[in-house]
Amino acid sequence: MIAQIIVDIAAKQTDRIFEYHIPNELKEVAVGSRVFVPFGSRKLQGFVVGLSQTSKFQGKLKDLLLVVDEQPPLTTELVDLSKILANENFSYRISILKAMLPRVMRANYRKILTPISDKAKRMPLFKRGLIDLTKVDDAKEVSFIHKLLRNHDAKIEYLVENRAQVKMQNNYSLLLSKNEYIKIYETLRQNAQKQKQLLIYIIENFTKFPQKQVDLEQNSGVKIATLTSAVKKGWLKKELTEVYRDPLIDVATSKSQQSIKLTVAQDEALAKINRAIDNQTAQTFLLEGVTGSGKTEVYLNAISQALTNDKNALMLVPEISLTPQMVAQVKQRFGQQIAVLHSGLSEGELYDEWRRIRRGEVHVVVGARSAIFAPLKNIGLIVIDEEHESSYKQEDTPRYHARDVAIWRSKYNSCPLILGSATPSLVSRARAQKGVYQLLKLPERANKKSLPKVKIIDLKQTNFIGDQLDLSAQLLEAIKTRIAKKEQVILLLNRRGYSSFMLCRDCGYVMKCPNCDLSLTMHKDTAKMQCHYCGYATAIPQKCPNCQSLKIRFLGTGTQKVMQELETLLPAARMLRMDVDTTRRKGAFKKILDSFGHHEADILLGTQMIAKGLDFPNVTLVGVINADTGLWLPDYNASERTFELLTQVAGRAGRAEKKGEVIIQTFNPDHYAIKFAQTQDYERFYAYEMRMRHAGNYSPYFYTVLISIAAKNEQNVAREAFKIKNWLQQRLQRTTIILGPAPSAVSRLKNQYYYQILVKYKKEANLNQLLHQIQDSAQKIKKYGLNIYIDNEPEHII
DNA sequence: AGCACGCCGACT
DNA sequence: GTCGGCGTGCTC
Repeated sequence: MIAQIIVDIAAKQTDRIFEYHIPNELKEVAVGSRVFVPFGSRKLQGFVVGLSQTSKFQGKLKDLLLVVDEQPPLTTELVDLSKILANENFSYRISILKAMLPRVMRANYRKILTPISDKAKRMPLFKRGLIDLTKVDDAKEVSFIHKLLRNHDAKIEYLVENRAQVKMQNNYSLLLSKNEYIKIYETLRQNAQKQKQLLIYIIENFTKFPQKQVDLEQNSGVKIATLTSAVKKGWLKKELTEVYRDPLIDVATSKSQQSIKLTVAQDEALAKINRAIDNQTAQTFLLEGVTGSGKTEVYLNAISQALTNDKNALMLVPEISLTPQMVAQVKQRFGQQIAVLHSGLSEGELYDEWRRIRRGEVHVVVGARSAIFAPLKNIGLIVIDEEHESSYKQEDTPRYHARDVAIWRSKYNSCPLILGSATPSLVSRARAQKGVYQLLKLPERANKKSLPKVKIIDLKQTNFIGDQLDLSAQLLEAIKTRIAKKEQVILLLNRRGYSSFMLCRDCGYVMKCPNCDLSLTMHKDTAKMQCHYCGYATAIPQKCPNCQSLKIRFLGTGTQKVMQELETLLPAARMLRMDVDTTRRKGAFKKILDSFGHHEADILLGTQMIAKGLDFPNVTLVGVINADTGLWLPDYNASERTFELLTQVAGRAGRAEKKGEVIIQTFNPDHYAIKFAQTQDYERFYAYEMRMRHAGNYSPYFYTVLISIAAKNEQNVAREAFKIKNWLQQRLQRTTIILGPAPSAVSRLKNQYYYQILVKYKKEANLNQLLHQIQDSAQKIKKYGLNIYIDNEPEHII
């Protein structure tokens, strides 16, 4: 038998099947297996994507070296999916396959220098233990090692290592009857105190075995030495058993709550979804409901329905709303049947959750974007909450969109897919309009509360408090009132750091990152100027680096600065700041939210991560410090993003009995995205934005593909970009619009210059193939350091 | 990707 | 001669 392998090298030339002979002892290999194979002089990890009897390969096939896992990690569904995704998203198949698995299942590669001759074996070089050649960088040492290799005094051993570790634990079980233990106890010599203690414990807790070592030690009060001697005497049996690292261990599994009475709209939506679940139809539903309309309740009921039909369910939520609140809700409903996958888990926890899914031990999977690849079988329902979230699109390779993958899996499994949102993406809403998706609406809040009043404050004509143009008198007054009533406030400012740039008032110099075409942000806490893209950091200048003038200003307000201003203006208020800088540490996110939930702070100030999914009943005021931060980005969907963000954050106010209030500060009070956000009127925003998209020939009226060309040398980039444009233009229809090439909005990142071409089309049957040709030929120019990235339906054109 | 192989100029 | 630097082509 022959195995068809995709090998672990992400490169165009190796992005194909390599065949290997399956030796007799590895007969258990199957499609989806992870294997180790010899490749040239190296050893690599690979994945089996097919089995065959014959091969067209002219040479002699090599043998597989090892099948890594007992059970193939990938299902045949996922293997099939990887092929389609690689083609659609212009990525290597191996990149997709690796994206489907937990990180620990990516192999480690090592090159170990081992001595051959006796002379070499005596060398001090080898006395220090294994020599990993990937870690040797001293020039002299390298040249010495080369000499050893040339003279056959040493050789290189290539190693592949499987990092995935199963956690094992000692487990003790009883071997004798209760009476026998009593007999042993009676015959025991008087001074064997600890052994007596253990035996008493065993006799009294006879039914509570087997027990884990830690538990037994704690319960019986004896140490490992006593247990070991008990094993030797044949009283106890010690066994290593596998245990799962459980990330939800702290989350209480209280009795499943009384299910909440559904509203009429919820009931109607659920009935349609349930019918599709029962009939196993691959229908996509768009569940459009204002914030607080109880979409989650519909999801949970639909999942229950799937479970009743002996089917499993997969639910995606944005990373940011995978809050303990939300996870607890699902766990309370479905208990041990669920697995959770998100970036907050340790590698080991993620691996264990993943294995529980693969082994069919769970029926509901909840996770962020990459959970769409969960190896769940027998899927009866897929849910994507907040489907408009741009985080469902992976921005670096492999650039898949979880929504598209979900549609594919829904077809493969013949099951419905629910896309839910208060502010659906234009694409999804338009598809619902055309009848591709079925539109389900939840028009009112489940608790019948009215939506919060939204006040817009025109920053062009207002009085500011303090010496900065950040906080209007109205907003500050509102904050004071709420705090006086012991209510809480959420403030949104979508910019972290202290000041977003440094400007010299004499020469106009703006301090930029030396690697990127971006201004440096001033961070007061670390006392550094930082590049938010590449992480470059340097000291805060005292004078202009260009003209030495002392008249430098730090402009553009970030969360750190507003925090400081608030501390001056409201010295009594307790505040929490939540942005990338304060949530980097594991668990910090949860800690901040818990603290705010327990009313240990009056104000939560944060970037867009506070806009989604948070549910704090005591929050009655939401303030947006500056609604304009994302409005004028050169992205075609800037208005959509702004509308979404404002609507979502407004939904955080007044979720319980107390009435909510929202104050939005803006320099563009007449912009439609802000006006429609004021009335939370998604439908009117949708209608207006669709006209804008139509006029601009943008999605959803046109499909888009972004081709980015990058290299160290700007002339090379520009030349190749124009070549590609001309080549494409000759092969595409006249109705297809090709924009550019133009330097990207951020034309230099990490010392690479970027040019881009945007292709907008309605129907181009050959486009995929043409783009693959461009990618192939880019391989040839790669020696000039040229890189081409193709992004199908980009979320950002910058 | 990263290795072997081959050709070339530069050095103990 | 021998060593290292880089271009080329291949990996089942």
